[in-house]
Amino acid sequence: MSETTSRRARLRAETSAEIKAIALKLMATGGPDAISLRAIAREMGMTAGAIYSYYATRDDLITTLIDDVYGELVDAVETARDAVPESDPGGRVLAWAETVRAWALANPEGFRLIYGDPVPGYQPPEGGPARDAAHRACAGLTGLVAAAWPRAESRQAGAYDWSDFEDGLAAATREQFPGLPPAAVALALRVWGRMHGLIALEIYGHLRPLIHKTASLYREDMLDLTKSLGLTPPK
Amino acid sequence: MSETTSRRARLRAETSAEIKAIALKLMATGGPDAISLRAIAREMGMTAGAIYSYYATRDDLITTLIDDVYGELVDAVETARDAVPESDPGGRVLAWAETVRAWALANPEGFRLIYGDPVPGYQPPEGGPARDAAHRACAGLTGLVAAAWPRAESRQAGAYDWSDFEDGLAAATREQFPGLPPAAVALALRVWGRMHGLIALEIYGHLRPLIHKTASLYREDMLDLTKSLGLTPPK
DNA sequence: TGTACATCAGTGAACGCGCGTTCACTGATGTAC
DNA sequence: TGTACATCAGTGAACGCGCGTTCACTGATGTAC
Repeated sequence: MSETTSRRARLRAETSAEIKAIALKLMATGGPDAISLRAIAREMGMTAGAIYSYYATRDDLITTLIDDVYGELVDAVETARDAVPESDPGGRVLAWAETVRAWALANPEGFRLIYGDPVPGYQPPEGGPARDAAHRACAGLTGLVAAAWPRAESRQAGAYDWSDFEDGLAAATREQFPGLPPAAVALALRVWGRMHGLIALEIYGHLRPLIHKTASLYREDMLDLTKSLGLTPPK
Repeated sequence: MSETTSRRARLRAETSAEIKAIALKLMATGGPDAISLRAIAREMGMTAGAIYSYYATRDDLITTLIDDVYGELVDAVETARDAVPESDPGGRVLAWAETVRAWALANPEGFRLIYGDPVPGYQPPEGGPARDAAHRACAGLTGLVAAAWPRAESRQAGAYDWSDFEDGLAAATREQFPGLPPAAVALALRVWGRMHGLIALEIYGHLRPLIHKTASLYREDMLDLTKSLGLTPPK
């Protein structure tokens, strides 16, 4: 055993990462169905059975893949948001929204993996894969709404109680944003849906056959969103 | 040959319909991957090869299926819309929106078939399947926007030209709604995205793990939508 | 430094599976005279 | 009404495919003395 990790452990980690990388590459070229242990092994010059040294099962690999990809997406949007000063909450919403779309267009298969049909035959683990990433995304959106809250409240007509939300989410939100009412989380979820809709239609090919300027279409809707959150257009 | 159709032709049509019905049933129980010619044949007590008397290929069957399902969805929303008088444009928007959601919840596999990943290995025909249904949906949404147009215009900031849209769509729209500017069609597509987002998240299991009251969440967003179209809440 | 043993990543062959598609055929249903 | 032929839905067996997973094994890499 050398300093931090043994040579064996390092090689092991490298191979494990390579398996994921190749799985993503295969998915990018051939769609989600192209993720098969045999195809990955073929691409790596290995035997299919060898993958079982790294992942117990195909579904395990896919769960790990979803975790990773979802994590990358959330990393990207958080970074983009943090590049805009807190004094510009509308700009932060826009940065988040535009980064989701840019990421989705750059990684359409990743988007499908996270938000679309699971890979054929894939059985997700209890509680769904990528719970952490989903919570981070939700927390991020809640933060965006929280920054607009005094003004945005008028948009959230419904009555909500903390018990309307999943326990973990409610607890985390109350700790992270003390004083924020549950209705703000509901609004955050609505914001999520609004960001998601046009992107999903575009990625799945329903928009482009109808309109060419999908980028400005989305941007307008997001500008409208910031307006309805009571945030003045930024920059 | 009897009156309208021969006995053979009638049986043929019935079997053809039964194939589709069973395909939908299989999809409803086992997910989109469950649609296989062999499974359908098994369920019907037939041989897999027999299906080739009705559909040239598996992809042909699936394209027909998508056409049918999409058509049913559009029928449903048009009917719901027409049940609300034209004097209540906000009510018509709401009826449309709520019916899309209700249909999606009742036919989640149908929703996935239309809007989600294609069935594994499925190669859609040129121009995509269900072009007619998509155009009908788009026309319906444009009608909803047209009814709100004088007031809704303020929401549509972007500049659009008819050439920004697919030729067929532009022509059909200009004929059906003379005088309506292209920006209204862009707004209609944004409305589509807004209706789609929360439903897609819910159907694909991203919302329910976070919030229980998905129905009111959606309703609030749609009420907000009618408001932003300049339509007063109806009923 | 050198030897004896343990670890364990990867092999290669095999398993059973369900799939789409083809094809020569059978036999009931329809048509023409 | 009865006979001869045409149609054609459905059979059943076969094809080749890629898949996930298992398993006894080999051989290089690492560890202990």
